[in-house]
Amino acid sequence: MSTFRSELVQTLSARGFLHQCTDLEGLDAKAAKDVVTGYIGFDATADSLHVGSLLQIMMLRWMQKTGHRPIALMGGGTTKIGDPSGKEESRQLLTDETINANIASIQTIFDRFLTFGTGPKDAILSNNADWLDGLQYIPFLREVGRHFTINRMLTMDSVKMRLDREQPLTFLEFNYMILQGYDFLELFKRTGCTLQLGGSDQWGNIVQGVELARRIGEAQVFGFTSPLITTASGAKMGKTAAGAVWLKPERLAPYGYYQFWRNTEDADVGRFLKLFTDLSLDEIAKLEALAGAEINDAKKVLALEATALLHGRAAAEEAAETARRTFEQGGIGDDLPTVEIPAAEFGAGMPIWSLFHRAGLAASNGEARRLVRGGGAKLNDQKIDDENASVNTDAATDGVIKLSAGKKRIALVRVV
RNA sequence: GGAGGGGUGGCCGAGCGGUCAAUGGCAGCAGACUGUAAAUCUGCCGACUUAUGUCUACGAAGGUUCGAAUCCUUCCCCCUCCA
Repeated sequence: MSTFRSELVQTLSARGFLHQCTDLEGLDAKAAKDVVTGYIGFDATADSLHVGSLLQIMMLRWMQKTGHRPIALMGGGTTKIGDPSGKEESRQLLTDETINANIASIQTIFDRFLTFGTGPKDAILSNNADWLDGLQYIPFLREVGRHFTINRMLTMDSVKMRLDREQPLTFLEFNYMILQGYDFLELFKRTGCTLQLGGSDQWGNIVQGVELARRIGEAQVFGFTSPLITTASGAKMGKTAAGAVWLKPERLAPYGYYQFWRNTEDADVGRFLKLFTDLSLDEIAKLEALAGAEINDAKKVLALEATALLHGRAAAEEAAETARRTFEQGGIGDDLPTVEIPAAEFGAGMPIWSLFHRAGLAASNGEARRLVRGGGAKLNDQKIDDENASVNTDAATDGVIKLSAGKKRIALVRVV
């Protein structure tokens, strides 16, 4: 492994964040002597980010930890246009209020990973609506558009790929890279930002931004991308049984988040420890050396540390304790997902499938029935054989009924 | 504007008058084996208190027919070529 002079580049490289850089040596030299301001753009289409963005957040975190200044750029302006690369079905346009609410909500996630403020090394939350909203077409074209040649843009991978495959590429999408490039220029002017980071899929956009900032800003600026993270089996990261792995506790409780990491594939543990925890590389090396079933210990560390970063140490330990009691002792943890159902609703007996549906373990009554039929449903650790069975409040111990769908999805029903 | 091709379940993609809730693949869920892993094998995979039942669904609206995802008409959208 090559060594670098700056702690920033050394850290990012050693931990596996480096995929491509426009000028690695230049960046290394600069980071070794100056405080570098760098940014990453985030979408504001939802009120939470999910683990897909976590890698980017961690890069910002390491920037700050190595003495530099990170900027989280919210795409408040670009979100208004909507990413055109998806499917047709005219996506509903988000209102300003929604976008601003989303940004405010997402900010609480950044707060866990970054220290914001006004000091020279404090992180900054920025919003490209601040400059994109007021853009005027003609002046923009004259100032910025003249620096983009179609010839050059046509060579960008993202464009070329579409053209080669004879897939449509709208003018709107074509402009996206210009707007994104413009963000870099604005941030450079406003904050002296000289580095843009992002996922490898952003390479083309980042390069355009770098060139634009170099030309108009006449500055030495850098682009840096992280590899696309897939699991060892090749799947995109971030999906679980319950859907996307969100970073807001309202969307995914700490316990669920912990379980997501706990279930990491063997082959991914070391890589994920480096990318998603603060543990030193020495410690990680020790954990990585564990083989066979012992690697589960490494997974517990990964889950605990990753959860502690996002949800706090206390919540992480509670989640770990719940997992321990639930899986290692076959008991019940306090942190398991819980649904409250009034005793009156049980009456003479509530159908078992209805209970599974309401507990969130099945998306429909039919799915719950299938679950029972397939032998995956358990009531208080007893396998359910009859899909038409019904349950009354007698099933509760201390007012709690334990439901399991498969080995890993467990929920509690609290009779109130 | 002209000519041609197309819009099918989360995605890809068959079907082209009945046997179609719709082949197949991917993704997902469950079972077995295990270590809350992977790989493998097996089952499930529109909704409804499950029913040789009803409803919803093959871009939208009408129509033909005993019967339509499949045929006709109009409209919307996408692609290719020409202008």
